[in-house]
Amino acid sequence: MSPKQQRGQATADLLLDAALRVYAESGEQGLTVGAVTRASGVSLGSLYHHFGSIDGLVNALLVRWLGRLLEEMGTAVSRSRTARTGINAIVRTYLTFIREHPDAGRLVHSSQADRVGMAQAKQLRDAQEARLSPLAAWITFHVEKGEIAPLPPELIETLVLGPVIGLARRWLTLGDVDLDEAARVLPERIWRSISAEPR
Amino acid sequence: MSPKQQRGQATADLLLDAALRVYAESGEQGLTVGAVTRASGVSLGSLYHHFGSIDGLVNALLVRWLGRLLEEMGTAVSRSRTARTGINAIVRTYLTFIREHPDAGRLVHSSQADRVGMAQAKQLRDAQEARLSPLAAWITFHVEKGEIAPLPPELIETLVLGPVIGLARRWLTLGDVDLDEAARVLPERIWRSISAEPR
DNA sequence: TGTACATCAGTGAACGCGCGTTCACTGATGTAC
DNA sequence: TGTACATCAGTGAACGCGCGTTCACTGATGTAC
Repeated sequence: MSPKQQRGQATADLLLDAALRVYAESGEQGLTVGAVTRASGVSLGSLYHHFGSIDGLVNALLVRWLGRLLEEMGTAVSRSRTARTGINAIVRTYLTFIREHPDAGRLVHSSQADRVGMAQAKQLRDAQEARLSPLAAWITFHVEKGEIAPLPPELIETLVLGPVIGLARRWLTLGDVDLDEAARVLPERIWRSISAEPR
Repeated sequence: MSPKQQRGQATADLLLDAALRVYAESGEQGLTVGAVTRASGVSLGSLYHHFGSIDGLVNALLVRWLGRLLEEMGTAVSRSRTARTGINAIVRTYLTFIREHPDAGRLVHSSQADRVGMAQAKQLRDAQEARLSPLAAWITFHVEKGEIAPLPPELIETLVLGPVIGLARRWLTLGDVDLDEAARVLPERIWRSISAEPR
């Protein structure tokens, strides 16, 4: 399904970019074939040639941006030596990404993401496996090293990403939070919640 | 718009209950006027008589369940004396609610919630004000008491609810977490993240 | 280098379906005197 | 208590619109010899 010619790739990109624009302007309700073809200038047939269906297009859009986010977080975490600085990197990278790509952030946090994620969970997970595992491996490593408390990995993941995602969603929808202050304060607070250090 | 007769209230309830059932079975995509009237046995005209539109019905459904959740959390927190036990109550109440009403949980966490929440944020906030304020007031109270760290209330809210919501979403969609273990472990870990106590 | 062919990319008219909503109407319930 | 009237509740046929998808076709690009 992925284009075999440069020309095809360019058209697919036009469609994906237009789809994000439409989503940003009209929400998930407005994300229709008509709106995307109008916004992209690409013909209806080309959309179907490249993505097979509107769900295929949305899915591809989601994979693209989720991939970029996870990739950035992976590289950020790989540069950190201690668990503590790793948490710092994760939080700041996530918040920076959301600030720079608010529309994509809304998309990734949206309903659409859950729907597609559930329907094609396996396929999506496989596609992201290579980018997800660095994070999971990083957690396990520092648990074994004794820096992070010996809790189930899912709980650690939730304790780290839960507040970050919650804050991002709030900033994206309500905008009543200060991202800079959050980036300064949150890492330390999150670190306290997963640290192996007794109190 | 709310029914003036018992008969009307009963019909409205039939529609709301059916809507949740339809949502549970077919997702937000399947939540159409046809599906709801079929599932409820109520006529199309009655749906419009009571809710004005399909969005009106979904909005009412959301307000109902969001209200119940916030109400339970409000009473739970009002029974606690220390900030620490309050956090414990919040976490356990939320997770118990999700376990007992998974379909409503999915709805409240869903896209629909965000969409309606954004579109009618003001109206919804006003409707929930009476139930939201106990929580906010409780936080402010314990910050001033010196138990909770002096952070912006939004950040504290995020640190507390972020992990809980994240865990709930994960249990609801993937089911690969142990709710009992989470209820045992999370409160203590969350408490560490917001406690005023130095390390 | 040139030609023939296969594959990939792009087009837009046409279709049918299911959606949300309207509306004129009947029936039930409550209220005034 | 009885009657007249107003309001509330319930009904379902009908409508039109916009949606996703199909399809027969043309044009562009790559490849084999």
